[in-house]
Parts: sequence; C-alpha cells; structure tokens
Amino acid sequence: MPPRRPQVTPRRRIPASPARASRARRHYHHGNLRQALIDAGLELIQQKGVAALTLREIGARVGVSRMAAYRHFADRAALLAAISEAGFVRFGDWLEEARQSAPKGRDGFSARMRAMAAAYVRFAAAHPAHYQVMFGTASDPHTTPDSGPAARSFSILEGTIRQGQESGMVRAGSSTDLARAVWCMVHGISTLASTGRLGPDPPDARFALVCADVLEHGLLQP
Amino acid sequence: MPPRRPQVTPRRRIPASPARASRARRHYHHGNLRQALIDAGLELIQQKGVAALTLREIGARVGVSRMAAYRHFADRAALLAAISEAGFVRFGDWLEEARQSAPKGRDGFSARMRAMAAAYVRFAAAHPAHYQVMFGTASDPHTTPDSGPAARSFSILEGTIRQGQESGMVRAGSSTDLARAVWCMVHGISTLASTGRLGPDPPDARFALVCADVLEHGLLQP
DNA sequence: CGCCTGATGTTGACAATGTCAACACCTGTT
DNA sequence: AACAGGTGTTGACATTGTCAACATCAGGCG
Repeated sequence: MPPRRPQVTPRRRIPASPARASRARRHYHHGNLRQALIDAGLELIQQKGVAALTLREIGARVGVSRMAAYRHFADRAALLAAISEAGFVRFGDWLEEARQSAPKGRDGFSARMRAMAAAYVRFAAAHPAHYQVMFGTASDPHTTPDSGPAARSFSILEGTIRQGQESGMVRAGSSTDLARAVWCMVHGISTLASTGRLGPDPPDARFALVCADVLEHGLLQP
Repeated sequence: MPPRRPQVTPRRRIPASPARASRARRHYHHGNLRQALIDAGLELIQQKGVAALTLREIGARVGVSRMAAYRHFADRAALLAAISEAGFVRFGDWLEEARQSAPKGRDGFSARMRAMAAAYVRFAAAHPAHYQVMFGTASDPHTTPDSGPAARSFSILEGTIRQGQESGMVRAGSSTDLARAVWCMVHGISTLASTGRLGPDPPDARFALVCADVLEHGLLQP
C-alpha cells in the first residue's frame, strides 16, 4: 500500500496517559461497536474513497484498537459486506420513497417508472462510494438469499413493473426479465457517470430524457 | 494486504548463483520490459483477480526485480492504466469485427446493432478482469483525450447509430446521446452479470432478447 | 460478597506490499 | 576509449491484514 502522505489520524479516544484515564477504563467496552464500525467505515469511504478504507483507520476513528473489528467481522471483506448491506437498506427506502411520491393512478406507470429511475441514478450520484461498495464486489447468487435488503430493492422495481403489466400499460413478458433490463440501464448510467465516462459534466436533462424514452418505448405496449 | 497462503512465486530467471550465470548477465536488460509487464499483469489479473495484481509478483513473473516496473510506469495505477488501454485496443477490434460481420445493407441496422451489443457483452463475459480494469477506475474526462483506444471504441458505436439515422431507421436526436444510452445498457448488463447480480446463471437468451427489444424499440423510428 | 466464564478489546508479532534512495550494469554516442 | 543516460537491483521504511496470546469487563452462580 502506498505510504500515505503525512496524515494525522485523529483519535477521539484520549491516549493512555501515565495517570490512567478513568474514562478510558470505563469505556473499555464500546457498547455498540459493530454499528459504529459500519458508520465510521461509511464515513471513511465517502471522504477518501473505497481504496482508502482501512481496518486500522476505522478503529482509530472509533477510538478502538485495530483488531477490535475482528470480534464483529471475520475480515475486511465482511465489514465491506456489512457496509454494503446498510447501503441497500437506505437504497430501498430511497426507491420506495420515489415510488410513493409519484402519481398513484392506474395510468401513472410512466411517471412512477421515471421517478424511480431518476431516484436510482441520483442515489448513485449522491453516494458514489457507497454505491461502489454495494455493487463493486461479486455477490454469489447461489449464496445470496432471496430476502434481505438487496433483494428488497430489486423487488420494489419488479413490483412496479408487474403493476404496470396488470394495468395493461406494460407489455407482456417475464416481469423479472423486464425489471432486470431496466436495472441494467440505470445501473449502467450510474456507474459510467460516476467514473466520468459520460462526458466531463454529470448527465444533463437531455441525455436523461433520451434514456427515459428508450426505456419507455421498450417497456410500454406498442 | 492479506498474508497470502503459502505460495511459490516462480522465477523464470535463475537466481544469482556464486558462479555468476552468464545468461543472467546477458539478459540484464530485458529488451521489451514495458510490454512484458503489461502482458504479465493481464495474465495475473485473469488468473487471480484484479485485487491480486502486485508489482512484485508481476516482476517475478517476468523475471525482473520489483522496482524494474518503475522505469516504465510511474506507479501501480499507471501500470493499470496501460493494461486498461491495451484492453480498449482489443475491445475496439472486437466491436469492429462484430459490425463488419453483420449484414451491411441499408436495412441491416438492427442486425448490426444486435451483433455489436452481443459482442460487447460477450467481451465482458470472456475477459471479466480486463473489463473491470478498463471500466473500474475513474477516468477524468477533462484529461481523457478525444482520441485513443477508449474513444475509438465509443465512436464505433456512435458511428453505427449515425449511419442508422442517415438511412432513416433510427429516430432523430443527438447520436452521442443515443449511443451513450445504448452503452449504458450493455455496460449495465455486463457489470451486473459479471458480479452475479442477474441470477445464478449467465444471462440466458430470453433475457438477452428482452434487452435487445427494449433497446430496439427505443432506438428505431416509431 | 467473591469467583469464574465468555464476550469483548489490546498488544505483539509477521509476511506482504508500494515506493523512495542509492547503487550497478549496459549500450550507444562522441 | 570515455562517458552519459537509460535500465535493472538491492536496501530500507511506512503501512496494511491477520494470527496468537493476553487483558479487561459483565453477568451468573456459589
């Protein structure tokens, strides 16, 4: 790993002073370390990128030694998985909120779909590091359960598609396949935009409209 | 970094023996180290994943000391960038070949587009690690030139779209935006599939057809 | 109350890595 | 033939993930 430039790692915890700090003693057990580690890890990657996520620095930020994390996570990958899962919880809420806030009528499918797609891309743009952790590492589908935050996010999308089919707006076919196709599109937009491959500026309204049109013509009944 | 499990790093170069090996002497200068490093790096990530790419191991594979790479690349990231660029060269050829092999007629747009999209996804599936390096790291669009292998790959796609517009098959609009929309779709398919998020099995023909239909209905004239 | 047990946190290694310096070797030019 | 610069090497260091062994605390049992 690159020898970091001179960099002060702030320690919230007062270092062991000659006169033993009674406060440190009382806090030998953190109380809610697992969640604190997840939060600190998230904050860290938001500030300095995923590559800079280090068990040692996370420990330092929480005011705990480097190995403390191992009492809650098998290894670095497990911590990342937990951060990812926390991300999917927020992500699902974000999508659900977008769906709720769109017109609910039988013919509101397009508006609902556009709202969700826009929310998806906005989430990725607002939390690029978190999004990267969520989708960056391979997830073994044989192991990944059908429930859980990640599956919930997808089923919100699929449910919307199915509603559209029931109301006759969306063409027939496997709702799973259709939802996956939509997902591929918005995921592609999100990742290409965040790596700067869709031009120097964030995607503008014109491009967003093109994408939405492409999706819509592909989904709706001819 | 995780202390690797016991693992022999094979050295092609004979170690400095008491009796100095004349062969080693003659090969003090490698001759074409830059390219050899790129090739070895590529082979390494294909075998053990991007995370396992290590300057030291690459050096060992080529039969050269760890620091030798620094005569040709500023740092690890620069080597990765070179590997990425080499990938875009192949990738461009791959796309070009798909376009050439499809029917060329004025009305062959759909076939051409489908062939290129399929080729795109197949490339990513066949060389997942390479694809990950190519698209994994952020590229500063202000710095990235309009020429170069990456730009060429995109312009192959955009050119096809523009041809389709000229022949009246594709709806009007910015060919750049349309090409980007297509790109987002195929990129999304590629990345989600390679991280195992489109189900346990690689995408089947039915799903591919759905995606192709979505794209086609979005691109073609109503 | 005191002791014990398991959970939780700490410190001491160790192997591995990226990279800066200083050095060694080779090849082409004058 | 001397030299200069490109190319490859070894030494050292800070940093990291992780295994072991140890320390500390909380809560139950006598």
